[in-house]
Amino acid sequence: MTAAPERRGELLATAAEVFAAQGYNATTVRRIADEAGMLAGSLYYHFDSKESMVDEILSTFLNELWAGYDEVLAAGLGPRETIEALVTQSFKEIDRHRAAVAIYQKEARHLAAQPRFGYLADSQVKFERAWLGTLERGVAAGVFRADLDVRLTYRFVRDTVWVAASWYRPGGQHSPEEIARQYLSMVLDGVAVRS
Amino acid sequence: MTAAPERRGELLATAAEVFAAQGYNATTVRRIADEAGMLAGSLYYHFDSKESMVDEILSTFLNELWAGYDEVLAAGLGPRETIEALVTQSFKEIDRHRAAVAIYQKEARHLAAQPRFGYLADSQVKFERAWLGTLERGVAAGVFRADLDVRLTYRFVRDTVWVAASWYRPGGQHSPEEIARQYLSMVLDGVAVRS
Amino acid sequence: MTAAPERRGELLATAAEVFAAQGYNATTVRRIADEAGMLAGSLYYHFDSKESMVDEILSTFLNELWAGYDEVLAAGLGPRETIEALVTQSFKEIDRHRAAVAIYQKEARHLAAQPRFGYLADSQVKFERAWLGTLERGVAAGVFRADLDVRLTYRFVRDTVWVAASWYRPGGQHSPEEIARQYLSMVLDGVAVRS
Amino acid sequence: MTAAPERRGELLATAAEVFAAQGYNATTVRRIADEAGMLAGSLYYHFDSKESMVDEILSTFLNELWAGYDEVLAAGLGPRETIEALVTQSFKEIDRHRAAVAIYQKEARHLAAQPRFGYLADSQVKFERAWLGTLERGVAAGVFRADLDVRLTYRFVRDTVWVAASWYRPGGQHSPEEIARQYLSMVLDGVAVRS
DNA sequence: TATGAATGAGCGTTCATTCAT
DNA sequence: CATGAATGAACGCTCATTCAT
Repeated sequence: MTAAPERRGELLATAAEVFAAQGYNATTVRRIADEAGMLAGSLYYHFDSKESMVDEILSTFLNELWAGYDEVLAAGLGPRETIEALVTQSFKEIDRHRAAVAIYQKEARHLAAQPRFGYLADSQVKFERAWLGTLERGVAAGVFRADLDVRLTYRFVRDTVWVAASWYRPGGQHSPEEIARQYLSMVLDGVAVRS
Repeated sequence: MTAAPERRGELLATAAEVFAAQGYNATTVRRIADEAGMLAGSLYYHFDSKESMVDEILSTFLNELWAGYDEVLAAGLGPRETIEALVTQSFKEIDRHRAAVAIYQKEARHLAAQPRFGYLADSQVKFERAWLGTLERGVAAGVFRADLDVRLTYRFVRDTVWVAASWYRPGGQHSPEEIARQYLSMVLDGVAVRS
Repeated sequence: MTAAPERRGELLATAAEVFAAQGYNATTVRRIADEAGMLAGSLYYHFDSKESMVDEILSTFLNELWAGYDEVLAAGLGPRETIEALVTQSFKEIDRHRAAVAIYQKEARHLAAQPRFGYLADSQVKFERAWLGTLERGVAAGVFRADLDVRLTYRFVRDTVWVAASWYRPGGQHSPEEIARQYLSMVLDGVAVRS
Repeated sequence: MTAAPERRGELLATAAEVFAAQGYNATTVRRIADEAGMLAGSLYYHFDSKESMVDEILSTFLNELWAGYDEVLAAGLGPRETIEALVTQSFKEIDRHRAAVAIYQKEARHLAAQPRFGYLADSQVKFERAWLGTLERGVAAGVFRADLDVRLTYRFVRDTVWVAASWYRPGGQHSPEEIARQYLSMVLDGVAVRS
């Protein structure tokens, strides 16, 4: 009875790896089945469709991401500390859901066009609100530079973090925390030596 | 009569827009033809295959990119000035070849696996050599921070610039030069106010 | 004014070579045009269609073949001499219309299904009448063996001669007359040494 | 369960009939599927490609053919008896693999150009060695005529037998053995009455 | 006469999906 | 739970043919 959910999870993990490696469109359901040691048709006992697989992969990831984010946002930290906590949290998510993050990066835009994936757009909005809001709070508080276009800054910080999923490999040289530390140092203080 | 090369160019521009918007695999040749006001089969009068279309789009872009980069690299500038010039040049390329850059970002990795696209991998190597080399030169010269993992810095700067292609729209609020200026300011000096 | 018919003939000769070498279906009109040093569309100034090209090739060949055959059949020869003359005449046609004969061998059966190529079936009937009739005349006259199924003999002689087109190359070791002589000797007297 | 191999065999038999009737190139995979009572795409559950269908048809036929031939050649018969046995064996193969033989006749030449069908050329070489060798042995032994070009004789005998596949219908008036007997009689002793 | 560009039908093939077993 | 066999829509591509220039 408890075997079923586990199997589901295994299959989704397998699917996520393949989607991340080859792209959603380029991944055939046969390939996923191969990787899982079954025939293509058999996957349909577990899932309604290929689409419902990505759906479950992405929504599971986003739920966990927001659980972490919401905790950070509710902690009542200052702007700089909030940004630091969000970035650190993000790298932890990349570490734990690398495949899902990679899929999200590559496919979110065109999946979001379908009603079923409306939550992707919702998430994007919440995301912007959280980050942009924090940055604006920081500018107002005088801890972030006021001479920069804040939307540009937002995109800069956002992209800077998430693209890392495209090259990050768990178990690599640096821990997620160490990567977060260095990224934050670069983003906040710059790579140039201060004169 | 120079009509033929022009038509080719128009068709490639059309194809590039669709590839960038939908992804290479998800783009049907019928869709490109629709957009160009012809039938799918007619495209094959101008091009050998769908693949040869991306090929021409990407190689044209890379040729122009490297023409600009090589000029910068040959100018004998200091490390910081070189980085500034490369970033500025990059945003100019994003402005002029937005679609090609977006395609490059999304598809390069898996296209590079085919021999025909070997130049993508070559370009990547040259790219790393130019940027990483400049950063290392800067660290040695004391103008870039020595306390950061230089490979991490390289990825940071590289991604930071090129992901911009995913949201950049020509004719938007900021000129490429202005975006480059602000990006450089963030990357070099950080977004935090100096204490 | 007299240039046109000549050009037509050249083009048909070219087409016949390609048809013979690659098969009618497998031959593209572009390939014929290439071989003729023009573009595919230009052929349609000279011919209505690809089909009309084979049509002209085959009907020209059959007209010439029957001119020769009719002469032989009208000469009032005995059955053995008639067979000898027909075989010799056939090898001369193979020599002069090798490509057309090869096309005829490979394509006649399925082309004959179309009304336009009705003459192929007609020719087949005439052909059978001439050869089978001569053989039967020979059996009755006691010059051909009576212990063989005459239809089998007919097919044997007919095929034996015409398949030669599949390997015959003009200008080879043996002249058509010499080949005819040896073939006749085999067909009439057998390859075994008489005990 | 041996259902799968059987289905494969049925489908190949169907495909062979259509290939033989219309030619390989002119046969559409949809037509084969129609004949088999399924949709075109369904064939690809059983076979990789249209090409792999002919491949399997031809190689199966050639394997069986050579099994029979090799047995004959290993029997240590005299030249005349060898020829008789080979011809008889050939007509049996035509009886059992009529479609495959017809396909072989029409398509072997141009298929052999592809590496995948290299075995066609190999078979041709073996074939020539077997037949030509036997004929030469017979000439040397004084049982076959020495006044004929032996390569011409080879082609004569070879074509004489195999073209029969183009008109032979299993279950017709004559059994394969009877046809073989009469063909041998003609080839060896000629159709003319001995003076 | 020939070209350049296009049409439109059809082809071999792929693939998500279904379903009886 | 999984398989084996099939469906059907769509895809990339080919090719005979047309036609304005």
